[in-house]
Amino acid sequence: MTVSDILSIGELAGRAGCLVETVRYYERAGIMPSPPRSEGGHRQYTLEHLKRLNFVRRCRDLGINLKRTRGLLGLVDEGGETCAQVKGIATDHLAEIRRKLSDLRKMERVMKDMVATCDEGKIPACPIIDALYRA
Amino acid sequence: MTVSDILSIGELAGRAGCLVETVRYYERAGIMPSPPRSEGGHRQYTLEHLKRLNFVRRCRDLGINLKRTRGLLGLVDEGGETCAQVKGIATDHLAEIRRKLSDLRKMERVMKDMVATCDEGKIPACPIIDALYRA
DNA sequence: ATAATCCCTGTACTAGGTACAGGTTCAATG
DNA sequence: CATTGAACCTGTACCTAGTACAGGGATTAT
Repeated sequence: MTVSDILSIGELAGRAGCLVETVRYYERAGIMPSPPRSEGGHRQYTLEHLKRLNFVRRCRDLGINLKRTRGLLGLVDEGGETCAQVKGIATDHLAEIRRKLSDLRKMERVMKDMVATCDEGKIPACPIIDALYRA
Repeated sequence: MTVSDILSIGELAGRAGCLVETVRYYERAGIMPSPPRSEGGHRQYTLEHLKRLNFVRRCRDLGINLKRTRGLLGLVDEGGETCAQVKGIATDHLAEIRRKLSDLRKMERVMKDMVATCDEGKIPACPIIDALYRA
């Protein structure tokens, strides 16, 4: 950033806490727009781009995948009264989170039991291996 | 399986509940051994292979990645009194599961709040987009 | 003997990036 | 104004854990 609010890709990435390569990847993936270029071909971003990139990263932190994020951005881009649609996407995502939570809780129980059963090699057969290796 | 207990790759995969391609992938990935071949070049498996494949699949179901599974198999292959090591790997994995659980619980809370705040388009600005799109 | 099914290798593809190589441009210093 | 070093460019390969072909050979059942 020299004079106005033009950001280089490095500054943009730095402010959003990701790598430069990731920003270029998002552009290829159609999730960030192709920004205008300088005479020499360098990408020129604005604070609007930063907002969008932050949005993408925040979605990512919440485990929303790129396809779904693209869906949300599509709604943002169009503007208008699509709040119900946004809520729909968020609700779907919440259901997915809950499915994953339930799976992980089951796994936790199994692993916990296995670890508890194992008494560290005083018996020849390892109960963990045993539990998993049954034909 | 014709006469003895030789299994074709299709039978092996079928019994373990995975695809033939996945078995070949495990071989390339060094997690399943290269079995003997028939004169015509077809892979010939035994029930020992099936046990191992089931082990790999069960690890997978528990979210243990291939690298860690390879680690466990290494201990199995060597045999001996490595129960403490197995317990170590399992304990590490349990810690990882718990980290993921905690992250997911946080996400659940955020998504739940967002969905609850959204009242389906009666106000112009969508609170979900808003929550994520702040610069 | 022949047809249907299975198996073989090799390659390309998926998601969500990361990591270069080899070359150009920008900004700051002398 | 020239130079230097950092940052940028494109293009490609790599990662995990598989999946999905294509084109051709093997096996099995009838």
